[in-house]
Amino acid sequence: MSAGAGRATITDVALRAGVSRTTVSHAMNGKGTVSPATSERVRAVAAELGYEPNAVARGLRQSRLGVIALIIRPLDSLDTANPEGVDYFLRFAGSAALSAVDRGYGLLLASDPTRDDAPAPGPAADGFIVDSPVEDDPLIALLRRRGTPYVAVGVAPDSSDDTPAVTHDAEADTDRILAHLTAGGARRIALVTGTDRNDWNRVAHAAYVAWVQRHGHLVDVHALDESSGVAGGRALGLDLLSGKLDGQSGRGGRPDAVYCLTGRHAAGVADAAKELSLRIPDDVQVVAGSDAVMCRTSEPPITALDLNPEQNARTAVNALVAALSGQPPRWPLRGAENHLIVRESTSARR
Amino acid sequence: MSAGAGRATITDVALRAGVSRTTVSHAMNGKGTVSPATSERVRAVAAELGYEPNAVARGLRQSRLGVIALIIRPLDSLDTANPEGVDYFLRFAGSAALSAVDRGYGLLLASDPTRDDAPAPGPAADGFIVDSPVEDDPLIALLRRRGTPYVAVGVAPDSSDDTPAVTHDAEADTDRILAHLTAGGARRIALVTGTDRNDWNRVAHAAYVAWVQRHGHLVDVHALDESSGVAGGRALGLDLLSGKLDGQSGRGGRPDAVYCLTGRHAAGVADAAKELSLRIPDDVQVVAGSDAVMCRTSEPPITALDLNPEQNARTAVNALVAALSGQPPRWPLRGAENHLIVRESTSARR
DNA sequence: CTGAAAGCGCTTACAG
DNA sequence: CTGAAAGCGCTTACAG
Repeated sequence: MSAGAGRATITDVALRAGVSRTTVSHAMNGKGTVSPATSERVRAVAAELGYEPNAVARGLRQSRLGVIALIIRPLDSLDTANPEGVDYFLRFAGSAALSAVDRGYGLLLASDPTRDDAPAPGPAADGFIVDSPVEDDPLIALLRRRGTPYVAVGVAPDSSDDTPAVTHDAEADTDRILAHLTAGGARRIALVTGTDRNDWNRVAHAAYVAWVQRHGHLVDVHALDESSGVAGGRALGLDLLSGKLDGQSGRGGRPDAVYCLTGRHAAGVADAAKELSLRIPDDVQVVAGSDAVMCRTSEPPITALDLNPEQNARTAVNALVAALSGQPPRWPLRGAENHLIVRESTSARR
Repeated sequence: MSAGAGRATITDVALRAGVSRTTVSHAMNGKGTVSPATSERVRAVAAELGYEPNAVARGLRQSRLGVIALIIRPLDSLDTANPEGVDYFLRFAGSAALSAVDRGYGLLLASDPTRDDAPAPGPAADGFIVDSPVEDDPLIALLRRRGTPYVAVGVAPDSSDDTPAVTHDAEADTDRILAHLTAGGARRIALVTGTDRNDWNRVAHAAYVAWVQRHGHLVDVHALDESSGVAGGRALGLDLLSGKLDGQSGRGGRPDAVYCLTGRHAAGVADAAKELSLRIPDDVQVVAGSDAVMCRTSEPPITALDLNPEQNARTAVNALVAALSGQPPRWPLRGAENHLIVRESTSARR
């Protein structure tokens, strides 16, 4: 009989149906030419045995597993205890999973295969989506070297033209936010970036400096570890808003607006403001460069940029599937238009 | 030289290093006995060629892919347009992914492989987590038949004792919520369930009926398609709260509290109440059996049960990994203790 | 210490 | 219409 132990294999079916494995394969997949009678018998036996083709074996043979791997870079630098703060990640992953399933793929959430030097096999996947790659990302390098199809998400618009990526215009986003704060009366805006060496941090920083200098304001930038979260934002906020810290300009005083790239930092800064009895937004405006649940539940709710993870995930999956089918789109792809969700932590009317 | 086209294989390394593939395998994996000199040479060549073992081939050979598949049943009956409402799914998937990665696995989000009758290969995975299986779930049946390790999440406590599952006590949850509403003054509580034939809907329904009858209240149950979301909740709420609908008891009037199993239905019912100029919670209390972003952002915020998807996901992943290692825990496992997040939509003090 | 050989479960030219 | 054979890239007894 069949192997007894595990799942039925194609050999089990062939033996039981009295045909070759070739014929079973043909009958099951509708390939080649099999007489109707044989085909029906084979399928009946397969059903009886509960035969299901082994996806791994098929994957090895056809080099098509039906799997898209998703690597979320910021995850490597986030404490994972508080999912409230990893809003973006969850929304992106969820949407990507749904899109992938729609297109006949599964979505594999995996860790950075280049992280430890041990030559462990990378995740088994037909293609990769790398969200927010870091500068000179080793994984991207690996993928290019291997010739594995991939799509990067969140690369700045100044990256090379032919790179497979879904981009967004971090410069325009920064300008929009600074203009919004200024419209609300801000004259001294502090920027709190993360420390990851990704394009988001870099481009936002550069755009901020350019804008602030263009408008004759003070440059006041602080880099804060992404993983420090709300607590880190609060600690920095206490120093920043009590005037202890000077901007890079060397002049004292406190900012009347704080723009944090992450929602968790923004929530922490807002906490600090309240502890210092500063009114939001009257005394200090607070805005986040990426929306998170904490922004919505903070008191008052914090104005934030909606990065549209759902739409970007869909775009990335569809583009990757197209590339996998030999029909890559014209790179780079434009991501969703980010829009500012104006809440009570800023003064300007929407 | 190497294959030229794609990735370097073990054969490429063997050829270049002048040894057998066996020796390459041994050297790379630290198995067998290889002289230090040979080992070093092999590893050097491997590095030079950028060799990485093919995970699929290894998976086929060792029947260990390093992948855990996650099937979220409710996804099959949700419209996916509004991720605000699929909070639970995202939180569960995110946490499961992180736990899996911690344990050296990737997490594969896949669709129900038993959905279409075509004998497509199921997702390639070492084990499965099935969240909220439905009654007589065909996937569970398939997994049992195949002998594939799996863990079900969200099965009611009355399922057979040895079933691999992370359970939660939906009956106790229901009792707690009904007691909370009663403490807030409710005398006629309507229940809005989903229509999926899962244990959550079934057990909550049964527990509600038992509790209400025990306390001499009216039975007032409505089954509403999970996918109808907020709009469905609103439509039902308008009928329910305007007194158009009678409970199963046949008596008229309107409920003074509505317990919806899903957060989206609850948000819809709250909308309906406001449209009817009913005050929440004074005229009608609203509570959700599963927390969602919409519960937090609704006005007023809606009291809801926190189903602890993060912790349940961790528990499920750890149990599955243990089972995969041949050390299954004692089933069923007790899931997280759910607790009620009391917000302004109910009257009782927390 | 090293390697030839078998085999994991499939698919696919190719020959009959 | 059917099947024998090769091969996808690995690992693992086993023999030398």
